Amino acid sequence: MNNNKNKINFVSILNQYGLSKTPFRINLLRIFHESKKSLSIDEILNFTNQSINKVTVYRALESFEKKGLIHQVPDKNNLKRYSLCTNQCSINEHNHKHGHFICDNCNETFCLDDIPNPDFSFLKGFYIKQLNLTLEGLCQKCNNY
Amino acid sequence: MNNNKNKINFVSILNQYGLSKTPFRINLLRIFHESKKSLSIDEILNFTNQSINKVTVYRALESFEKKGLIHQVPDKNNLKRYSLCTNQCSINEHNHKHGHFICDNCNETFCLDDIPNPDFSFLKGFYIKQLNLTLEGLCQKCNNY
DNA sequence: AAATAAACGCAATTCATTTGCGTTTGTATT
DNA sequence: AATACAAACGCAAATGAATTGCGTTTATTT
Repeated sequence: MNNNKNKINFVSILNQYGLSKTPFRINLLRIFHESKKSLSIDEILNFTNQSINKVTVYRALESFEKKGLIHQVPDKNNLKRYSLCTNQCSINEHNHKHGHFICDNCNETFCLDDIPNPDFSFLKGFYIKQLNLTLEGLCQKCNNY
Repeated sequence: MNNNKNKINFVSILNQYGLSKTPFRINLLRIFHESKKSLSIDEILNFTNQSINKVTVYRALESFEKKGLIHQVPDKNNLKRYSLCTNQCSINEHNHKHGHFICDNCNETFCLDDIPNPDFSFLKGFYIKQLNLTLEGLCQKCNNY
């Protein structure tokens, strides 16, 4: 396939965002890029083969978020859960029209990249910074069996 | 005004939903109807003049939710937060095309009752049970000052 | 290579939520 | 209206995610 095209230089991304390049943080960014979905702390710990402290994960996520590399998304069980920022988000402002589908059965989360933009013109006077859309139900796999 | 029209019989509502009619639970239902917005546990405790234990609030909310009278909504700080159900929700199935606007500044949550339904026909094979849409930004009040 | 700042691990703390249990109150039945 | 049973309640304790403090290690800057 197009392996060349998919090679992402995680170190340079961390550089761009002014984040330090420790082994774990490089790995964390890779995990986000490879999983293509939102991640909870425990999911991250499962994806890494490094022996890493939970507190370190919390702090890494916090600094990634502050620099605009990831953003928090709602989680069904009120856990911390993050997604890669798709658009250019800055330290000062996150800007998302983000969608996720969560399967009630297998708990898998699917990113909906191109959700049709609903019309919110009726919200006069409101300033909309971020849109989070979460669908719940059954994914293709769990719906068919 | 139309005070007669607005008189709601909270006791009979609790009856309909098979919930017991203790002084606090009647009051809790009144608070939801009067506030017209989502409520956290602490907000509920502030609204009641009864001396009521926090655990009691948790358990009342739990049973209200199970019977389909209220539903949980996302909260910015990952606290438990509930709204009255608008549609007919049953014990077995909550059915919401629900929208909420959370203000980044004052943390107020606004229920968006009639959001235009986006087209998710591109999700072939997925069964959509619930749609949760959360907008973040600035509410009218905080946007104007 | 040395100096400084940031990241890390560990232990302890905080805080929302849950659970256990004895007591009180609401509900159904006679 | 009195009794019997189930549900709600209050209190104390337990749980579990997230946060904080601090000494040590690693990355960054000079």
